[in-house]
Parts: sequence; structure tokens; C-alpha cells
Amino acid sequence: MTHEPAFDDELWVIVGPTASGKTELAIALSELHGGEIVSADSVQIYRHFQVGTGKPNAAERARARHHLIDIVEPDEPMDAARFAELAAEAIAQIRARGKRPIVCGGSFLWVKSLIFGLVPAPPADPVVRAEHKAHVDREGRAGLHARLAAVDRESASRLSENDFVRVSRALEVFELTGKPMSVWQASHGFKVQERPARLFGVRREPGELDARIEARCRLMFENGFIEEARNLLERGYGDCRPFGSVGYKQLRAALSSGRDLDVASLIGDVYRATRVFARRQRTWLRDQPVNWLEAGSTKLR
RNA sequence: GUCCGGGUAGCUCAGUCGGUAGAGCAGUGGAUUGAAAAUCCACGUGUCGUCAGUUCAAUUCUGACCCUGGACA
Repeated sequence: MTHEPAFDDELWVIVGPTASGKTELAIALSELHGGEIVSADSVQIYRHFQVGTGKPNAAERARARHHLIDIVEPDEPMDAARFAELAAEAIAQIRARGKRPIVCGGSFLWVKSLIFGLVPAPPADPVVRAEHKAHVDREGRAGLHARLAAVDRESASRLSENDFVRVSRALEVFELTGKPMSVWQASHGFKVQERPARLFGVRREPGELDARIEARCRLMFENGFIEEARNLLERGYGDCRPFGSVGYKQLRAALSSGRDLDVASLIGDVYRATRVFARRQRTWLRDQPVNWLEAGSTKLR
């Protein structure tokens, strides 16, 4: 390199749907620009979940240092805000070493929370959530939604009464702060970048991405995905967060059904679930200012 | 070969006491502020296996045939 790119002070963030080749691009850029990779992946962050997560392998980790992979136990609390704190620390350390941090991951709320921060409301409260859950068990989701409507009309009208996750969080924020979630959100609004960032992604044709997803699924099963999942279930991790993720969720259902495994159809299930996930990621990315690179290219801008 | 089930949406199935049918999943699009690989929203015309019979009307009843699962031979 004869000179550094002009956007030197910006945080480089590699995004894109699953199996698009984010890891490869991030590693290639690390090698070219003296970088270290900060993973923004809500499943790779957990220990013990290996085969089904698409974590970089040993050879890839030898090419570039990775951060925020395998750092918490499956039953430890983790969320977007906590991730942003950890990522900020990692970024500071990398820069202190004179290296370039390169964020890479497909968990876009996590990426967003790193770049813009989240509403400064308190974190999840297990007691509040348990109470909400109990309320739903008694009176249904509509009952909880009605409770939210009484204190935060705007959030309630925006949310489906079936969207328990968001209804509960919005109500929780009000109960913890006395201030409606919609008010918090209006003043925050993801308007100000706390951290200047530049997004990059790898462009793939839809058919090509499907083929890559399918190949990756097959490889996971060849690499012992079923055995790993069975082992994790036996060790009591069945109710942990990452077991609800794509692939592990399907394996948990199959392994705990008591029926014989139909591996071919399991692979199909996981493939389809992964495609559905990739579609949701596409929706997230649709209006983002991503600089799309051709596959195999490391030319930024 | 005989007996008993089945053959309905891409898949698994529900249903129509006769008036041409609907769920889940998949697919497509969308939302997304501390669970985010999570969670949620919208979008449903398909020779109701084939042929014939009864009927004003059959996917629904009857018969034959084809395919398929199981049991018995």
C-alpha cells in the first residue's frame, strides 16, 4: 500500500446476508490493512455452539485476530447494548495497538447499537419479564398489549398484540422508568452516529447465495452438527438462547421428538430456515448505505 | 390376491351431513431501539387421483379403475 484510504478514521463494518462471504472479506481486508476483526454475531459470541454457527475456522483465525467470538456461556445474559460495550472496548484496544478494527457480522441490531447506541433505558429485568409472561399465560397476549396501551398508546398502536417480545419490552421500559418507550425512541431515533462508520458488503446473485447456503448446511452436517447438538442437549443447554437460533432450533426439535432422525429432511429444514433468515437480513439491509463489492474484490469505495 | 386406510395448495394435513375448499410449513414482500440467527405483520383458484353413474348441482354419494400405506395370505 502506498497510501491509506481517505476514510481512515471511519469504522469499517462488513455486513451482508448469511453465507455471503463476510468472513472472507473481513480477513482479506485485515491482511491488507493491518486489521483485527470484531465479530457482530449474536450466536457466534457463545461458547460451545460451534458447528452450526459459521464461526471462522482455525486457519481463518490464524490469518486475522478475531474478537467477541466464544466469549460468553450459553446461559449468560447478553444483548445488543452489552455487545456494543464489549465491541467498543475491543475497538479501543485494537486501535491502541496501532491496528485497524474491522467489524463483521450479520446481527444488524447489534451493529446499529454499536454505531448509533440504543435508547438509554435500563436493561431487561428478569423479574418484570417473568411477571409479563405470567400475565400472558393468564390473560393472553392481548391482555399485556392492553396494559401497554394504557400507558403508551403510541407504542401499542405500532405493535401487534402478538409481538410479545416488543410489547413486553415497551411495557418494561415504562414500568422501570415511568417514561413511555415511544418517547425514548422519539428523542433517540437512531439519528446521531456515536461512531462514524462505513458499511461494506459482498454482492451475490440470489441463486448463488442459495447455493452457498445449501453447501454450508451440508458441510455442517458432515462436520458433526447433529452430534454437537445432541451433546449440548445432554449437557443441559437446551433452553439457552443460542439453541433457538437457525439450525439448532430444528435439531433440538428433531432430537427431542423421540422419532428416528431423517437426516436428509433435517438438512432441508435447516437450509430453508437459513434462507428465511437471509431474507430477513436482506430486508434489514435494503435501505442501508452499504458499499457493495464484487465477490472476491477487496477494492473499497 | 384379499381386507382396511389414504390420494385435497410446493410439503404435511383439515374440511365439505351434496351448492367447486382452508390451516401450518415453504414461497414473496414488510416491520425491527437492551431476546434480533429472536419476535411479529401481510399476501391463499387448487383438473379436491381418473372415468362413469345418481342429481338441478358431485371434491363430497355410488361403481369401476389407477396410485400409495398397513395387515393377512
